[in-house]
Amino acid sequence: MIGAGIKRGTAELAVLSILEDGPLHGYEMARRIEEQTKGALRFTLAALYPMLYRMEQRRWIRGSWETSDNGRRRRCYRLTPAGKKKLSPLRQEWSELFQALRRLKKVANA
Amino acid sequence: MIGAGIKRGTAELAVLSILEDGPLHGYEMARRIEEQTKGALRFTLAALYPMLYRMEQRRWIRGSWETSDNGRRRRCYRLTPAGKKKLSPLRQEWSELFQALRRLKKVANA
DNA sequence: TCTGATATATAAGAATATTACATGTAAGGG
DNA sequence: CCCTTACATGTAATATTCTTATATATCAGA
Repeated sequence: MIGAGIKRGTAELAVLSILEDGPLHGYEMARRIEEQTKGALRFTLAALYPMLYRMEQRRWIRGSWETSDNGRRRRCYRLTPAGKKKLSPLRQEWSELFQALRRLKKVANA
Repeated sequence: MIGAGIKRGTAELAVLSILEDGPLHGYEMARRIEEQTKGALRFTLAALYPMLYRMEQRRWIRGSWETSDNGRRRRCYRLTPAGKKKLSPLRQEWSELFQALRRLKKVANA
């Protein structure tokens, strides 16, 4: 698994990305992110839930209580229009960061 | 410039990378990293210095006071063998993280 | 002598992460 | 029926890290 220090800041992008696929509740988000990144990205639920509240306060996502088929209550989050709008510039930033780090490496190896 | 939340955790890799080129003091590190990443990565010095102490405590880098030609004292940091050893797995981790995030995006866009 | 660049550092507060704690339901096996 | 595993959400305490502001001091040039 990827170390703790590294994945700082990646969680928000991961959550927004996974929600682009459709509404999801926290537990399932974590499961899918772990699955789709082949275990590379895995956050503890204790880190996830507070993060979801923060993102909800910023109006990037919106949560609503739902009852699943098996009668379990769970909080289902969906992307808001604001969150959707946030997604491409956020990806752009990440992409720039990757390039920047690659440049550093290149120079160091030259 | 890249947003604050994003660059979390990137600083250590950047510092180690830049020190691979040779010993440097903090101020110059910041300048070069900013230059070589074309302004994408830029950290405030107030964030840099405490980070250098942390990395020194972990024995990844070692600092020593030097006096430059113009008589100014400055703290010159160099990679330790341990820091050098840390560098490739750290890059590996980053690379995995990038791929993981790309996978998420791919799935979301599919 | 004043300003801007160089150079390092700390303090206070905000944001975030980790670990541990706390609760409860459902499904399946023994 | 009981136990365990998976599902599902949360809080509290603590630790770490980041930002903003402040402080110090030298040097070069106007």
